[in-house]
Amino acid sequence: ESQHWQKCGENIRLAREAAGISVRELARRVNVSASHVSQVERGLASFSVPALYNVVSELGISMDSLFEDPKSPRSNQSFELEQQAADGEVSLEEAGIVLRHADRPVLELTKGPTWERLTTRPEQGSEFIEVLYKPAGGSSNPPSDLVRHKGREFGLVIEGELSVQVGMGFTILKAGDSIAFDCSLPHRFWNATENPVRAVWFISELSEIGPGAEEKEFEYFHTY
Amino acid sequence: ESQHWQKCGENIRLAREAAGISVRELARRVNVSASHVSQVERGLASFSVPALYNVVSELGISMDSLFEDPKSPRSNQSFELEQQAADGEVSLEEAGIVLRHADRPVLELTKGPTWERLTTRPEQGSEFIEVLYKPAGGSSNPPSDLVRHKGREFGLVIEGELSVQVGMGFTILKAGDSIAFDCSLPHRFWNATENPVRAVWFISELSEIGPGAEEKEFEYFHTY
DNA sequence: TCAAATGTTCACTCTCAAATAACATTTGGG
DNA sequence: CCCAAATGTTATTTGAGAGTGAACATTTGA
Repeated sequence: ESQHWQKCGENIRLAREAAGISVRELARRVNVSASHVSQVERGLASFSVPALYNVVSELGISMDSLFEDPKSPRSNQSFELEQQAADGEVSLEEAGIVLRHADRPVLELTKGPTWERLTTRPEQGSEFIEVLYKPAGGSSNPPSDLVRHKGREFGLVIEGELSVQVGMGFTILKAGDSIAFDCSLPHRFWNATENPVRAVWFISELSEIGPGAEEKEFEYFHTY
Repeated sequence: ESQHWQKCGENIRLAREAAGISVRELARRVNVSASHVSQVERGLASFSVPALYNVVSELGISMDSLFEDPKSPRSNQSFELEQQAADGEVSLEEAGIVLRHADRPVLELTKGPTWERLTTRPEQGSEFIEVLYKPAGGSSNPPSDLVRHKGREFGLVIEGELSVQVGMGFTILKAGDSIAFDCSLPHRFWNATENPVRAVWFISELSEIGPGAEEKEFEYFHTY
């Protein structure tokens, strides 16, 4: 078991320094001792849940961001690009901005649809994918399990007819029809026809209003 | 100060029940005692940070979701829908979930591309749209102004060839090619060909790390 | 050159996360 | 029907670790 949560301290330090405040100042705001903040940031101790909540509120970051890998792919992109830009021309492919059709990372499942990621790297807090629902081929049954997760989901059918069940509702989406719903609603999609179905999906971890402008993980995404 | 984190327990219970597992089962998976889970869910105790991390991992939910108000505006969509469901069938169109091709709200500009919103209502914090770039018809010049705003932008070209400039980079996207970049990079898109170009876009309001989590609107969207 | 602010270390306290065991109810067979 | 297994809950106890306070070494700036 890798203890992700141990990286909390590191992330807190980064966030605090980004906020430009001292250990003591943060300690004062969160109502703990400076020494404790220091120890937590160095991984020698941990905050309690209430304290942690105060910290993220004070620093204006999300809970989940604390558990992310500090050296995440996210923060370097703009930097990286502007670096290159100084030198002159930039390849948008190399910069990880453009992804060619042929280069898509594919997640092929023996049973069920095929996912093709539309971004060069995994995006934190969101998934932009194209899904290919193979023809039913006899068994036109919906998958047995409704899924239910967090966030908000947006879809557009590009080709074919997609069977949809969201909550108690059922319908069939034809090419050009789109759909948007809260992922907390139980939902499932399948292809009941003899033709392939293609759809574009965007699954967004949406940020609430309030202090925590959050970014969340989609690790559970592959468990769909 | 309202101690939001006290609602953790309530949310955990909801999530656990949604997952359809027992107190003891969750306890086993998270490696704590059943009684403790019970206490936490009833607000009589709290999980430690590591335990909490295991819980959210196991339940497939986000850290932040634990601190949300259980009776939040977000969750009532499902409620609303399930209410209707009790009466029988639900129209996904009426529920504002499905949008038919013919019903798309269109923003037509005399000059420039046509926007078609893919959601029945405006989404807060995000835009899901299909853009139709008309053939150049002689003047194949890029629009004079690069735009620059906040958030992150995802695109997929469905048909035609779209000219793209992002930062210092330029390229042409063909059908199936996708793009993702931080909106803070100056960017512009246009159709330099004699054929129409169609693309799907998702513009997401994503939160930065750091204190600058200012509240951001999408009023500037129409100024694209 | 001194005072104030920075991050850090160490020894100590005591809360509170968590375990264990027993309890009351419900469920589902046989 | 009755018993066995699973459900959630309560009471008591314990030990780890969250948090403190004072002293430390460095840097800053006036």
